[in-house]
Amino acid sequence: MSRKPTIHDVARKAGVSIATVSYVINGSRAVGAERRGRIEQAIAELGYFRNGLAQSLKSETSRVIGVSLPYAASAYFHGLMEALEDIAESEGFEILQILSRQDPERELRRIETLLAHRVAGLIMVPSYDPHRTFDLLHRSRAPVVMVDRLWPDDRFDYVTMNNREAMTGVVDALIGLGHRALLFTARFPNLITTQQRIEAFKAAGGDARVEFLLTGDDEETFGARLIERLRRPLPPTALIASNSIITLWALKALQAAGVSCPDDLSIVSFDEPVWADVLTPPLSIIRHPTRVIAEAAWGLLTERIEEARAGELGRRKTRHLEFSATLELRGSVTRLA
Amino acid sequence: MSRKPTIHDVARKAGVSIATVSYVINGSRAVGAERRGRIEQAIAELGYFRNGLAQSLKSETSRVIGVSLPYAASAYFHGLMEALEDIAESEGFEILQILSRQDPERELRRIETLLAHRVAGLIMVPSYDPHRTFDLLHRSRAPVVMVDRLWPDDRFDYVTMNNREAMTGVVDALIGLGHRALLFTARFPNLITTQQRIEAFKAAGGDARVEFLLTGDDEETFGARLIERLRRPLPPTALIASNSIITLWALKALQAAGVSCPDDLSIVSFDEPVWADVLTPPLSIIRHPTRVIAEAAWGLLTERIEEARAGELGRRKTRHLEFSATLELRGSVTRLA
DNA sequence: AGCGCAAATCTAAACGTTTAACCTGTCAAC
DNA sequence: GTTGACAGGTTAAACGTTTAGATTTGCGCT
Repeated sequence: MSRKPTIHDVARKAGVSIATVSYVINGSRAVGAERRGRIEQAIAELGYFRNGLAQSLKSETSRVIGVSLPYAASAYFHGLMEALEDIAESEGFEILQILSRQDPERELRRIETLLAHRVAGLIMVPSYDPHRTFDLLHRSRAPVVMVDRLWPDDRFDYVTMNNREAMTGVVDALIGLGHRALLFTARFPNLITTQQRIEAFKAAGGDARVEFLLTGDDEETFGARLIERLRRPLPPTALIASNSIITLWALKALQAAGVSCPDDLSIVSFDEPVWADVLTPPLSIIRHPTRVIAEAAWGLLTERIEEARAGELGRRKTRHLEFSATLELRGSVTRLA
Repeated sequence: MSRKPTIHDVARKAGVSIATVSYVINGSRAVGAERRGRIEQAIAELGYFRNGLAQSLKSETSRVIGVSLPYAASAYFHGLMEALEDIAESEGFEILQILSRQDPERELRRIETLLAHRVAGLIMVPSYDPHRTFDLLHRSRAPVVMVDRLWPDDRFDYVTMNNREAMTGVVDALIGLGHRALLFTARFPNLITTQQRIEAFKAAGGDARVEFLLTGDDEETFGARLIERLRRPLPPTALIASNSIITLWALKALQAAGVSCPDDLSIVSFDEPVWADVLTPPLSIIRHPTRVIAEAAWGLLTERIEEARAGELGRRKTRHLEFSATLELRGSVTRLA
């Protein structure tokens, strides 16, 4: 079996020069009908397929955007992914995705691959410890926009939901319903997202009792911690979970321990699981403005790409965009006495 | 701002030839300590980053596998994605993913991109109308393994759950519990997966009443159809849904119409949503052997890649692997009178 | 001093494209 | 019957690597 046919093979078969073949393929210059026919036929017969590597190598551009996510299981993340896919589609770009699986090393290697393939730009939701990746990205000077999980790092543009505002909204709502003991739980304490939420949580709490609980790394650990806390004196009456996976862990633990939601504990979850309203009771959620975030990120990215193309790299200051989440209170939250 | 530094720039700065730089980068040949030091320093100072395009162009290989999925929202699909990611990681491969969003055109273009980047191989869950993509893949002679949704197409290896067996199992179980009127519902009637399920559904039904209902393309359509059917004479007592999204649609429609599960209608769902056991009642599911499928697909693919490297392309017959699903009956299914 | 040999280094030719620059007819306009 | 203009064609030089193969160097032996 011979190797893959190249533009040279096509040219030979059609009896023309490789330049002419290239012009036919890209339509970048007029080619006579007769030769064009021969070339097209040769392409079909040989089963010629363009070598994108050589193509982008030579032309120095590609219309491929890389997207990096920690995982795909959360509703917010795959919503984001699908929104970006759709925007890319309508703008004539391609998307190549990677999954870091919350592993900084893996994230680093995957991003390296994307950069090695000279994607036009990158949109990423960083893992919980992205420092080396950030350094790499910064050195590479590739256009990048961070989403959602930002870091104390001013080198990149980012787009996120307004975490403080969202948290303040929930706390106010819960207090308004008579709750006086609130529990917030999250998995990664050093995510800026988490820190902002904790900060707003404490600030908005006022004279209510506010407590933070670290989930730990798996369902069992968290379940045990949560139930233990509920059994101790002065238990919280409302739980705010940092995403839908944590919420799931919590729900299972409550079920197993015979604690009722919302009678014994009200629950609100960040994230927007599709299953929120088929639960009994329906789950209260803080919904990300997913579409808006995706569009904003795309906008920033295309500006950066334009900038890079013009050689104006890094001239513009980095920009930080925040958008409001919406609180949807439902059956999982109850009014107290 | 100058363009990205290349191996040439590094060579000039270190006062050596480009070959030496290449040897240092790849460790493919011994290089003296002194020069190696100079080169490494030059690399660091210039912020040199390898151009993977040129690299794979020249070396004709890459350790990147493409994965194509219709969407990411189903538990099965993202489980598959994550399983493949992990296997790739442990075998020293990279994964690049694309989402076809159930759009054959988009699928075709994305696969083209992947092929253009000369990925080593491809694992894909085809969209509902993949014919042109299949032709492209076949012409390209790239190593490919199909997963889950197969087609009457013998050109590719594929791995799937055993749909007939799974369906037979559910139907038997339901009949065993006294159900005599079953409804199966799916979205794409021409998917082979659907056809096999329908076939087994009818065969296993015996003297019970078995009916198939097409969902239509959105939640409202399906909700209306489902409720309408339940209101007509001789309503089904059990529903088998083709995946978790359809199940969600069904649950919402039932809720809105005040139909109770499982009292008025038992439900079993293909797919394995994480939220299955936090529902009231807990959802009965048919769980894909996700991990096993991922591993089998990976195995077939690496064999094909090896074959391609050896120039033995297409010599081996295509192989079809099927694995058993597991039925998990829970509260959403009730015993009848 | 001369030889052989291994290690270190370099030269140069690929890999498959794109594209600037150049060449050749044809044909309309004067 | 010159002169352009222009369409259609070609040549050849990149793009940034890898890697045979040639060359140089250093060193231990006679």
